[in-house]
Amino acid sequence: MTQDTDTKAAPTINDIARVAEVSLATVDRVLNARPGVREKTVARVNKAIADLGYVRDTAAANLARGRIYNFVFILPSNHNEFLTSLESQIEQLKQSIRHERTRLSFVRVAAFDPVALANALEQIDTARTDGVAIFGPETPSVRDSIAHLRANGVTVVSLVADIPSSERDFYVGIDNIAAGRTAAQLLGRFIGPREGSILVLTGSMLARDHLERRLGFDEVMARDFPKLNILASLEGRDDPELIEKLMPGTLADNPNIIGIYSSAAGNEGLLSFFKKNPDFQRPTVVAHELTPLSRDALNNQLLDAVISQDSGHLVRSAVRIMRAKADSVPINAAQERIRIDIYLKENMPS
Amino acid sequence: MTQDTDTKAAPTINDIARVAEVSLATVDRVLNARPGVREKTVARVNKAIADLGYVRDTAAANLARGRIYNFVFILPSNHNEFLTSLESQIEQLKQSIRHERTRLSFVRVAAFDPVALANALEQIDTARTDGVAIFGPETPSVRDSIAHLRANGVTVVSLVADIPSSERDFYVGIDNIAAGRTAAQLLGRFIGPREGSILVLTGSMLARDHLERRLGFDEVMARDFPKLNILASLEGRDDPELIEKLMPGTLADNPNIIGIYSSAAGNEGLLSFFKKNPDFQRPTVVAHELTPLSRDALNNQLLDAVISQDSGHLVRSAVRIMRAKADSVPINAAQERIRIDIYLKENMPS
DNA sequence: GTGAAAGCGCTAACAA
DNA sequence: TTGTTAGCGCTTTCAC
Repeated sequence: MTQDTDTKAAPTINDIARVAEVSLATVDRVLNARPGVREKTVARVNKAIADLGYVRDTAAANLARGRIYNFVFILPSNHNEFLTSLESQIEQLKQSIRHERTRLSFVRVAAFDPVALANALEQIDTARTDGVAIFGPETPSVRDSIAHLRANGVTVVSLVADIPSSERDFYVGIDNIAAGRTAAQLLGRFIGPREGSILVLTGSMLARDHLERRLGFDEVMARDFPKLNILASLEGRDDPELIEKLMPGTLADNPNIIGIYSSAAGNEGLLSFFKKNPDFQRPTVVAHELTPLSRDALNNQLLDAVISQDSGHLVRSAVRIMRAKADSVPINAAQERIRIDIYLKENMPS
Repeated sequence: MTQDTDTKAAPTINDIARVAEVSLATVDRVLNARPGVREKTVARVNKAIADLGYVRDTAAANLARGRIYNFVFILPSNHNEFLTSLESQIEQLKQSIRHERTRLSFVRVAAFDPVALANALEQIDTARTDGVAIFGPETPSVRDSIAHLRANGVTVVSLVADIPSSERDFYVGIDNIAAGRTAAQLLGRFIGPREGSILVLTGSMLARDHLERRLGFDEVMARDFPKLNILASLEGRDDPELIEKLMPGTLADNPNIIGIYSSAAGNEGLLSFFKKNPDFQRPTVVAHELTPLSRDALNNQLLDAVISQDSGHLVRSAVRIMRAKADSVPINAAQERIRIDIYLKENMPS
């Protein structure tokens, strides 16, 4: 029975003030690293803090500050189910954290368009904004805009696709190389000993997430399934109609396709091709993102597996991180790590 | 650019008091459903609340209350990696939420022993405890103890294994039937067209989670892989040595085992059998719970896939739920749904 | 450089 | 049945 009776109240700034023999205001100054305190006094206060094992009550601090956090999400403006889902998660969270002094908003920016993104970032009112979560491509001008934001005290997190060369504070999303590797392993094992070609559907090689998935995919295919012939990526720009249009030609050119990796937001086009060609002997297919459409396809055996990232987790995580940065409190990395989810028909959440 | 300028401060009880023309104390009474307020006044206050769209600031409320939450976890006392990991997550969270006025503790109770569990539940000081999270078997006496706890205002959540016939407030854990189904699908597809027998390793059929996994497993095997012959469960009581001891005999009796489902905490025994018999032509194996041992096995191709539940998520979820119940605020079901994680070597978190 | 005092949104005595 | 007031832990003028 290890049930402790840990009932002693935690020390407050009053205790610190008393022990350090200073006023509350001075303790506060030290705590918030504000200027105008003698070295000696700072040291005395810090000693008291350490001795008493003080940890500040963030809730009380925020209450006193009356501070309101303003965070903005920047998302691509094209429409697909994954974005819809992200958007709805933001909308949901926005409501439920109103009373936690946190305001959320989002801006849509033309997809795969670095200039538009950089412009949008320039528009941000740095005085009124505490954090920005960006889902978009990485280019020099985008990096400059990010640097500008950060220089003005705005926290920047990259979302879904990393922008590693920039100075973002954090990346919230899956490891896309690993996701590609996972897709390859799954597809390879499901296909088994058969030989043939593999078609890879992607959005744009300009998008870092798409690129990375392809990298990981090729790596594992080469290593573990050398008998499979991986075709060049079919770039669908996440446009359902384009993909649907390209499919017949691609299949005609490559009669021996036994597997498909739908690595970006191209499920809609692919699935509608399947549905319109019911006689077509469908290859094994692994797709990305669990959405109403892909769930349905999983249920109807149009898809064999789906690799996904939890959009709710993504936005909660981004917000938690932006808030942690704003409060300068540590981040629980384990909690913020976005999992590479694998879904079969059997383990789909209901 | 949908970036709203939603800067107007949220209404407080002061606003309500003013609009309803009552004092703060009365608003507080209504808000907390305390007695001693005239029907008419209650109605007036509630109208003001609705009109202003008031939402209470929980942080401020808790600060004023000076309330400290006491939650206790009850875990089986046997030792395996999953329990170790759960324990360490509790330990971790315990530290990080000290300053959120929440105290965590845990009690270990003999595994698979309903009497010991019921006793432990009886020991709980209901006056000092706000919530209990139970990982244990479901029996009549356990149900009675739970009813007693709840009658005394203690929130009860079942953890990992549900106790559905009881009146627990919430179940925090995966859908174990679905987990079994998932294992079957994965194993079946990885095995491919070959025929043979499948060995199922379990802990105890008394444990609801183990039972449910087997149910789901059998269901999908019968439906999708009728050519595979599923053997009766080998009950290892989650005892590594027992399992290791039973393996040789079982394999001798069933020479055609081409797949193994390690459905409970028996990985240690199974893996050590593999390691001690390197010549043994290992069948395809799907196991449960991502731990140091199973990660290692995945990396070394001793395991083909691992089905898991995130222990950090499990304990954070349990705590969030107990707190939500204590504050009578709603629960975000999506956030609390524990995923059935599938891990291959490729998507293991680093 | 430092301190006193008011106040953030809410609760809990204690009065009336 | 209702109101007044002090105070939770912290921040922030403003004065010394």
